[in-house]
Amino acid sequence: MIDSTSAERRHPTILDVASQAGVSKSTVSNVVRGLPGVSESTRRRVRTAIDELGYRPNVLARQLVQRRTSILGVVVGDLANPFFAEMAKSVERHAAARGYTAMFCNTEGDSESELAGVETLLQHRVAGIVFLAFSGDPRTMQEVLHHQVPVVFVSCGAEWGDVVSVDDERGGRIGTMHLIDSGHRRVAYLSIPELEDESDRARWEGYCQAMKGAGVGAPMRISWSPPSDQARIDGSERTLLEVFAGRGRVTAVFASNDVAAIALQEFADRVGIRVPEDVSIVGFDDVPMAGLARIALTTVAQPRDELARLGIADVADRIERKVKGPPRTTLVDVSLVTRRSTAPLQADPA
Amino acid sequence: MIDSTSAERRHPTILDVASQAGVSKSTVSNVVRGLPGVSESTRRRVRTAIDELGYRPNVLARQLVQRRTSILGVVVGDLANPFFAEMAKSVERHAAARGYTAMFCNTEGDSESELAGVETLLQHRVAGIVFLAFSGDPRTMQEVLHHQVPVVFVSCGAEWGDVVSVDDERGGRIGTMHLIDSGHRRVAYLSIPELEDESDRARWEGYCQAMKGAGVGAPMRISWSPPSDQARIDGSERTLLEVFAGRGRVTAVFASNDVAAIALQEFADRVGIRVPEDVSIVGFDDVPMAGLARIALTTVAQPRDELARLGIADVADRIERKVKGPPRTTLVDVSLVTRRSTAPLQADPA
DNA sequence: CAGAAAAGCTGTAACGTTCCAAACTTGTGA
DNA sequence: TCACAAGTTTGGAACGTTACAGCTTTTCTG
Repeated sequence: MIDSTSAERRHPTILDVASQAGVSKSTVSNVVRGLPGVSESTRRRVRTAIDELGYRPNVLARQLVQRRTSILGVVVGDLANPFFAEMAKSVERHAAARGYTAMFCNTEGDSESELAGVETLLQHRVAGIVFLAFSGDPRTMQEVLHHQVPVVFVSCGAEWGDVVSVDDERGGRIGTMHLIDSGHRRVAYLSIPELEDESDRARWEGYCQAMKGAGVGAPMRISWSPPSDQARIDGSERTLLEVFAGRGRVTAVFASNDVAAIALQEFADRVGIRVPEDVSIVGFDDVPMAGLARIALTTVAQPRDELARLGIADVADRIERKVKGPPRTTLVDVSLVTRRSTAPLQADPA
Repeated sequence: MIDSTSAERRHPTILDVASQAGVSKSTVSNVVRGLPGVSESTRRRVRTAIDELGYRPNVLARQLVQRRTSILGVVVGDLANPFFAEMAKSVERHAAARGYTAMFCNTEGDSESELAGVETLLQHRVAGIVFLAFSGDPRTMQEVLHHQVPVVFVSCGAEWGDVVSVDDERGGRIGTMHLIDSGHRRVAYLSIPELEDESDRARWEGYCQAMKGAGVGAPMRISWSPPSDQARIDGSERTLLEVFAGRGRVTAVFASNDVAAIALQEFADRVGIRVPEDVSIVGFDDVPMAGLARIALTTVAQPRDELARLGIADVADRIERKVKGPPRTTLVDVSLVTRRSTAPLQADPA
């Protein structure tokens, strides 16, 4: 099937097409790019030559001479996390719709990977960078600013670039308020260390406001890396157990993302703590899984596709110079989706 | 923060570094690439010039002259599907470890998107392509073969490229056998139309073999696109209801992937069919979600990271000419993970 | 029908690298 | 002191495009 006789055959170039069609390479270039000012007959001749030779323009050469690519760098915290996976998919789709190709790099929440990834993106001269997660590392900022590449932070924040995000603070507030309104007083905040960023900070802020505003107990923060292997209860889980089953136990948790919330629910299931009877859980993101009847997680929903669309639009506008000036912030609305992981406080905890 | 006075400043090139360091561009190039034959003093001088100017090599130019990139194209069926998300993450990591950058394109199981995506990848002159899903469209084959770009199909099959996969047929067999051994006779096969490919076909084949070998009922195939909005029961679901609740109802299902299996479980939960009492379900992939206590899906596990590693190794070896010759197939082992979604047949169905 | 304007086409100079043969340095042994 | 080798350094030619000024040819205008 593979033509091994011409195994070393090279890609036809614009020059091959030109000589085949009997025109200059400039004309071929004009035809390929669909520019006006080429007669219909020439256009046809070039087109057939292109088909006959199987010519395909070399984007590299084009981008070299134009000094800009049509690649968007996308920095993702964890591609396997359902929230990021959904975002990545939307981002890819919207980017393609506007003529850009996405180049992802996965950071695992690690500054070093992030830096290396951004470095790679910059070496590829990406036209812009979309951060779906950002560690806050100033070295990354340094790199990006020095290269003057348009940047947008989608659902994660930084002061030195455009931001498209939900109002995380409000999200934190309404999620927490839902619990307080249900009678809960001991409400903890849960986050995953790897995913703590500016968004997380704002959600914590909203949580604190709600707690303070309602005059209930002091804010309490839990940082927990859910084990990927759910086999055994380790040290960190012993602490968790104390939090939910010990004296003055917490009766509700506001998690800064659904993955943390679901991991906590899983932990509760395993150790025999009932949700929502013993503990109510609110998540953040509304990942598809949260809607399953068996998970039924109450959560603060982010309009993912809208975020992706706006983020791409923003960075594309910057790239295409349709927008100039200082960093802009675009906020979109969050909404609370109530499901069965939350319930009114049953009995007054000790 | 952004230095607007020099907003139009261009990236320093190798020539800028050369003149700053007082050497020729060739020498700078040699230093950058870490080639031997440059004296230590010159090397140092060039290094400081690089740092002072913030020089970063232009990968585009390098790749143009070398006539090869270090980008791997990755064709994904659905980035939001947990199986693909996990695979994408692993693929990205292993690619990075071998010095390649991944460029993803999402096909949604649609031939046209796939073709367009592959076209984009080829225009970017990717060094190789990793298919994590393949529609089987011959036009895609045509394109890729004509470009003579190394190709590997990971966990999806085609005869015209290297394949790294689990033994899907065996997977289909052991998954189905588990149900038959539990006493089930009416076992259906479930798949999602968008994800039907060569792997799916092999799993179906394994399912059929198991059914035939055990001399139980005729194979039965269900193709179902789970609705993304789980609000209401539509026409296709009425049919499903008949299958699981009607006369001669099916008591067990082997799903060709976990997403389908979990969607079916969700459907069962909603309409009041009990799992596993009324219907046993076996999935395929062992996505992380399947291990949650609330989902507890019995499934045929694929060693995802191993598949990704071998796939990248394979395509890299082809690119680097360490391996030549006709397409190779590498198979890795599957294993059955039994959880609570399957149980012995309760009562003999009518 | 001359002259001007429009339309169609082309040649040359970039873009920022790598590759490679040739040209410099030094050092060494006769 | 010279030939030769080894170690450094260099200039020029690619790579495959686009941008653009300029050159033809055709079409219009009065």
